[in-house]
Amino acid sequence: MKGIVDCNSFYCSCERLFQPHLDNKPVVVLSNNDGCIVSRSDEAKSLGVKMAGPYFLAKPLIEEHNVATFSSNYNLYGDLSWRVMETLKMILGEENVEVYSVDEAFIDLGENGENDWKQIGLQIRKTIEQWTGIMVSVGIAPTKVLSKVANHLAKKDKRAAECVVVLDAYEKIIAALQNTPVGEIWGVGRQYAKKLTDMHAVFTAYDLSQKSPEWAHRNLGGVVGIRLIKELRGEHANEMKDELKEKKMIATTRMFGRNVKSIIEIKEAIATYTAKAAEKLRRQYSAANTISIFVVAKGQNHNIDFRHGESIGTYTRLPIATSSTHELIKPAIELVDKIFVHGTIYKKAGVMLSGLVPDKTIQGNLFTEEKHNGKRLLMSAIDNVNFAMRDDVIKFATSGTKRNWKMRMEMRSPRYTSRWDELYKVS
DNA sequence: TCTGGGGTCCTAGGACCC
DNA sequence: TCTGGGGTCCTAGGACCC
Repeated sequence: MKGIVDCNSFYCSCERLFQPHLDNKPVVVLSNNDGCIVSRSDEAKSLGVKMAGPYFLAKPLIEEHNVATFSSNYNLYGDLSWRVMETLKMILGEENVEVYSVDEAFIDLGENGENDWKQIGLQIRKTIEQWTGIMVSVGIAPTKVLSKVANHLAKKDKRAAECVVVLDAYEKIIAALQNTPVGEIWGVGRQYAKKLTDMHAVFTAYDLSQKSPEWAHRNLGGVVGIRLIKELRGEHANEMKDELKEKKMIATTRMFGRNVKSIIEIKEAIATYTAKAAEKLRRQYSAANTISIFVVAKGQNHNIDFRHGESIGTYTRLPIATSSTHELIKPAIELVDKIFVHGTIYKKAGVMLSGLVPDKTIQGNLFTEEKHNGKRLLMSAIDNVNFAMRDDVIKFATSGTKRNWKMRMEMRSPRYTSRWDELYKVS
């Protein structure tokens, strides 16, 4: 059996942990730049606050009902996420836990049919709550896709289900599939949901499970669709992934806190993001051989299609893969000259590093001088200082010192668990 | 005035090879 | 007068996830 353990309203729960007076009160957490709503407590949901909706549209509703509002505090969420995942690994053994996102993990419960799955689920839930203060929902079923269906049901009816739903019998699975709209299935997004209901009269997960693999291949993205249907029928097609593998791409992208017009500021931003991305790169001991940048101009039809405002990008391939910030910044800011258009108003920019290889096996060429060790020592010294002191104490001059374009973050709570000077105070 | 920031996998099609 | 067949590798883009 497989399971998924999912933290309830994770970011909101993290905030409440240190402000218990907010229990049972509506809470929301905003995305970077205080742009969108990315987490809502149950109370906020029932007030009608929309997920991923723009904050400024929801503001009247939020103010009317006195909803507690927070900017994202990723230091806090990251630390609590780590605690939840460690707890889960201690209960089930590290090899049986696949961390899937900041607030979710798949678990492998083995194939022993004698177990009382519900009890196991309840035990997991209780332990995580006791050890970390975070409430989770658990879905348990024969496959990953079905466990996600179970988890959905657990969340829909929290009290009745005690946040644990087990699908361990044929009838239960069929009933669950019949009660799940096709668009709620893990792996069916907006495009496919529309296509399935409009063109194929497939409305529920059950309808979809009745389709043939050939049909899925034709209409649901090839092999991906075949796997999905197999899993709905209880046949394994998505195995547990071992170990967190190294990332294949590393990106740092941000909206600006205000409109940006000058090439100087775009270059500062690109240099800053490159430094950030390079740091992530070194953390996983990789080096990149391709660097891409993009900028997004303020769109004409901003209201209709804000997300896909025209994005212009370009990339360059480096002669040798590297993880040194200065070797990445230089080509990155040179790329800005290629795409910057004078007089344009920019909203966003980003840097992506790809073609990642292990740091140790960098393919050199005849004409490069090997000064690698010195560079690596320098970079790790900088990383260490920045890690200990935080807030990028050491930065590259091209990153700028004022950074007027930085994102807004006006309602962030203290980083209670990861900064000495922001520790929770008991008076 | 104000709409996030990461990632993954897969496929089609072009370039190129013999 | 006549122009194959079978590969590989790479990239762009589309779908999805949280």
